[in-house]
Amino acid sequence: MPDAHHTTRARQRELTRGALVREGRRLFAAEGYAAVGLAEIVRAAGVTKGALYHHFDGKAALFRAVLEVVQQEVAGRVAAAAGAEDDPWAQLTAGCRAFLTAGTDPEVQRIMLLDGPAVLGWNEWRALDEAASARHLTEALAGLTAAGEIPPQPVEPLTRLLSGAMNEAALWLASSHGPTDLDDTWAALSRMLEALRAGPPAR
Amino acid sequence: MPDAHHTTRARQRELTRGALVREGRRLFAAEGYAAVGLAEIVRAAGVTKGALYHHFDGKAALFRAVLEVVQQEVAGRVAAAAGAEDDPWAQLTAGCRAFLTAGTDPEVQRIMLLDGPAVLGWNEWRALDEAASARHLTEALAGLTAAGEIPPQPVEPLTRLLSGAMNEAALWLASSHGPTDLDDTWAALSRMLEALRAGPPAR
DNA sequence: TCCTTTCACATACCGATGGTATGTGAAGTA
DNA sequence: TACTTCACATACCATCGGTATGTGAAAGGA
Repeated sequence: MPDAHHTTRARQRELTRGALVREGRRLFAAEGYAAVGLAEIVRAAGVTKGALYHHFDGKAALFRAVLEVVQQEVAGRVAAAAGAEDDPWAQLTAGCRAFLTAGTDPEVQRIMLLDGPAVLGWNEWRALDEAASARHLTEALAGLTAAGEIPPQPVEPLTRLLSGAMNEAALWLASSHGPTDLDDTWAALSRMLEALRAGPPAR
Repeated sequence: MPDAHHTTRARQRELTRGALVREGRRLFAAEGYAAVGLAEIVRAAGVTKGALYHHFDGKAALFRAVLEVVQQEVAGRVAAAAGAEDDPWAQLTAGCRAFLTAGTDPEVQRIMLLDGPAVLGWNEWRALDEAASARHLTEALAGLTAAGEIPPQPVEPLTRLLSGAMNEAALWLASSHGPTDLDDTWAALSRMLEALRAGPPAR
């Protein structure tokens, strides 16, 4: 029997792996993927490189594990914000707003938005993103089109456009010091979303 | 007198630098920034590492020079498409469409959209982007708001949202094989742009 | 209980890479 | 011609990601 977690070995294993992911996340976020070495990570975690290569296939694999944690956290915040609403449309807007604010966190930025695509490649990054938060966006949009609140159209391009817009906006917000920048950005994004609901304007 | 370009030395200098940028671009685009070594670049260019470090401060500086070339090319295509139109609104849409198609080029993708922000940092990447193509977008939006075609609002957030949407859409298009994906994406983006012109819908 | 196996690491080591310090010969200059 | 400058080439180094192997404690069976 695996006896997961209750044996001495399983407990220690989880502890070591957790420390590696935790310190890896801290250092990757602080200095960036390329700037931090494995020696620094294992020293901070109190282990050696042998432990790291026992748990992960390499530096990129550790980063991938870190990215998964970060994305799950962001997805949790988005889902919580959306879950607090009843109306499907309100759920979409609340989720987008939560994502926008979550993206302003420097840790999220560096790991999820900057290094993520470059280190893992865009396809793998997108697969993780899809599994975490982008899935909610797709489902929300699909539900709204099915309900007739959004004119029928492929949801995939819409998801990518909105996701990219929010990612870039979050990165910009981090390096802009205007007090109204967040509000202005949200106002513009909100107008984009409203335009979806209203459908294409009569010409 | 500098005698720029007409002396033997200046001519040779330009040749060497050009070869480094050209081969660097080819290799960076093909394998990605991290995967290609300086030895490979200088061998392809027919010089040595001494030449590279004579012209550039390091690997990142060479990449920066490559990125500038790529961004100028994209900006040229966007400006050409926009310049073919007379109406300011048609210029905006034509420019956006040109940018979207330009972004599907694998070379542009890898260098400008994937490695660019991660290698140089988002702030420096954005400064280059602003100097090249994003400036046109900002000016077009500013002109349209001044002309009353777009409701008055800060143009900076709008620029970032649209720029991010197009960047992400271009990356997605590269790895999607649906024949109508490009058309669908452009249709969705076009609706977003139209929504700007129409202004916020009555609620 | 004793022996064996497995596992979760630690230790030692290697090739490759970005970067630097220095040498060199031709092009420019007085 | 003598001297200086420049555009590289050569030689070298520290560090990094990755690997191969060793090791001692925990798990499992008799």
